[in-house]
Amino acid sequence: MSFFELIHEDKNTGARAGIMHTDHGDIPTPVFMPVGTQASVKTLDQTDLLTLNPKIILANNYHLHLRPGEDLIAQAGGLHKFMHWDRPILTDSGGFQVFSLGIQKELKGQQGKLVKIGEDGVHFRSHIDGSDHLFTPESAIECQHKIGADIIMAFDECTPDGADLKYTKEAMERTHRWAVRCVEEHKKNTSYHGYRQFLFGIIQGANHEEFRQESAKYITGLDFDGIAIGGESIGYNMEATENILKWVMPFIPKDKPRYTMGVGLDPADLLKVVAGGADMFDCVAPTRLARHGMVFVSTKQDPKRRLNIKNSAFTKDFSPISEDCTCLTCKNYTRAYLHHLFNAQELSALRLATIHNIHFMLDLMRQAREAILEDRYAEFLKSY
RNA sequence: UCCGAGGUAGCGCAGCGGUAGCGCAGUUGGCUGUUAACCAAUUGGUCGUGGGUCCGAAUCCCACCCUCGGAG
Repeated sequence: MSFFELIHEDKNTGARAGIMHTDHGDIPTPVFMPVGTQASVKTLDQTDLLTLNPKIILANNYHLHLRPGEDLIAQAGGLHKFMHWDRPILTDSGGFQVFSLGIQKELKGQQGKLVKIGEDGVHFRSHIDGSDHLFTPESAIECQHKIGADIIMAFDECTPDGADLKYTKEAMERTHRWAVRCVEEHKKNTSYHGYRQFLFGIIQGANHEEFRQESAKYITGLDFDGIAIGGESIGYNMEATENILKWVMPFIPKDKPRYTMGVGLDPADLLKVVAGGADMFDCVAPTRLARHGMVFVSTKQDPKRRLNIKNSAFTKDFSPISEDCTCLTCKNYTRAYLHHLFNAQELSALRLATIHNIHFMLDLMRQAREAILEDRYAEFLKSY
């Protein structure tokens, strides 16, 4: 059986429904992947997760390499056993972290160059203790083998959109050379823990059509199991994201899953990239926003699709966050109670809001998939 | 009753001659392949009361009121 199975393409949009088969279970697409960077979806435990029923979650190679270290996770029998989650997991390679943490440190004006990019790989300093580390395409893959996620990512360089053409091109070409090395390294052992690991390549090229197309051609030409679209604007600047998808999609074979990295700040963003042909996406927003008191609601309830439950307007609002939501939070608690929990800084506030937001995203994708299978995705998109 | 300390934003405090600030709370924003239970902005005050000195007083002087210690 092939890794990815394309089930149906919507007749009026680029949206598609499929299934990814892994040794830890099947993943129906389109799929939203909750983020659990440090082997934990913040505020939830795996019992909560089973109730929410995501088909796959994310973790991060950068964070897990620094703490507790890939060798310890390997010793535990792999990430699934370590964190007691026997469903599919995807790890990001850490390319984005090296980039984003570097940017943050530079903005703070901290001393020294914290990230040094060379042909071989990236030298970076740990945000935890300042120690020196090196990620090469080979070491990033080896780390991910030991950690043992079902889907692992190529080590790439995420260039800022503001970078000049020359640098953007250099970085993209370096990402391409690294992609070849990632594929080579991965071939050495595609089942470190006894089950199959799938490798995804990442298209870069910032907001330049020619670069994006060149990158799409190059990355799809390599032996990757899936194709990701990365970059600073993806998920952040939705207009740019939609354009990039248009440029890139014609070059990606239909029999490979497509992953737009970091999309989901607004639930509606998921629907847009699905229309553009994406199958997978992850975003820290649903969980982070939840911890900050922002809960998702439908367009009918609020034009911005989210409520700040900490606002005084909810002090005496004894209705659930969303009337038609079936999550644990909405079934059992009121806005007023959530408001109170946030106000009183009770930890359960974070968990209950997180449960709601993740449920919201997963349910939205369930509806999207149904709509695709019935060729009414265009209407669904419009009605949202 | 005496002695001491003190009364400044809702609370805790700083300012001690040039017409008021900070923290918290309150209110409102912002969150990209998570260094984020985070970050940012912002509303609140005839400085206990009355008088005096001074060009000018939260700040110096006097009286009174109140609070908290200690003594009796």
